[in-house]
Amino acid sequence: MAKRKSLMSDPCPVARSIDVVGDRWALLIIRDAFDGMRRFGEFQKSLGVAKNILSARLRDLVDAGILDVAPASDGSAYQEYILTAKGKELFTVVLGLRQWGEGHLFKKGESIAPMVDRDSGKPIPKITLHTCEGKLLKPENAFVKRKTRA
Amino acid sequence: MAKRKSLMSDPCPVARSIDVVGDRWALLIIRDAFDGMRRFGEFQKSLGVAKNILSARLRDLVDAGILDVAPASDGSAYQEYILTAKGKELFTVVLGLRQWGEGHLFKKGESIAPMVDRDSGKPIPKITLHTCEGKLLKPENAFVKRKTRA
DNA sequence: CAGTATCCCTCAAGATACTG
DNA sequence: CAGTATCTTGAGGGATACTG
Repeated sequence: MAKRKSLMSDPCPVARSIDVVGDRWALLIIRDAFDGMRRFGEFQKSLGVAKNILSARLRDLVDAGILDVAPASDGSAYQEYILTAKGKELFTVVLGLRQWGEGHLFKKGESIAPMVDRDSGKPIPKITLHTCEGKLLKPENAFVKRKTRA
Repeated sequence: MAKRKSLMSDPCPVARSIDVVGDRWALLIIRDAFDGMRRFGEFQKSLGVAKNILSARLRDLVDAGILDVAPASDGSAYQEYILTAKGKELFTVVLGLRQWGEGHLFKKGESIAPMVDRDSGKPIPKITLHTCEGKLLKPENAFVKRKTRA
């Protein structure tokens, strides 16, 4: 009875998102896809994950509408996996994780490959959050406004 | 032989972050902490997770420096779990997941409790990404600049 | 190269009982 | 109320062999 409970019917969007991309591999596959990877072998080599696992995860992501499959652009008979618009909107999440990791999970002196802007070549600055009036938003000043009940 | 491999020595910060908060419960506990929850029972009730699991996850988060334990503010003999500065910096990630879920994982007509600014009461707008020159950043225009090798 | 098919193991997660 | 201790189950993950 240790059936893992689905969070997809949870009222909280964070929970639902985690249900879809909250496992060990999904966001790493997506990261690689942002990096330009499209082929099974590329993902496999990058992630070092077992092929059966990768196969299953790719299928899940396609089912979730995050990746699309397309025939390979070279002549080969295989597939390519491309981010959909829905998938691309996860960029914020991946970048957020990247920046948090950069800030807190590296020792002094460890080198980190920076994410840069293609045009200027300069590093992407840290994400900043704003209110709709344009003021800087601190976590303490945001809250989820739940439905008032009768 | 099916030992789960640690990502903490991975050169990619995204991978390291996922190693720390990339499981089913961590970010949901953190979400609740942002929501003001501090007590074991609050988390347990909110998440509906087994107590032993919650206990283990809380300990992991404390070990990771994301939560601090403090004596309860009421007289009781128990603990409170509070976000550290490091933990608070995950707000971007949680908000990113929230917004992605809001945009893609709800059916038309399903109600979503909005996240609002405490001052104005208005919804928090979607996160926008910028280059260091202040231009809007699209995923296609960002890439990880890996070390050039000799 | 791109997967699928097996086999096996570990651990996350659930249920529940117990302690201070 | 706040946990710890046990037990059980099954999904996730690893290795490898196999197929087109």
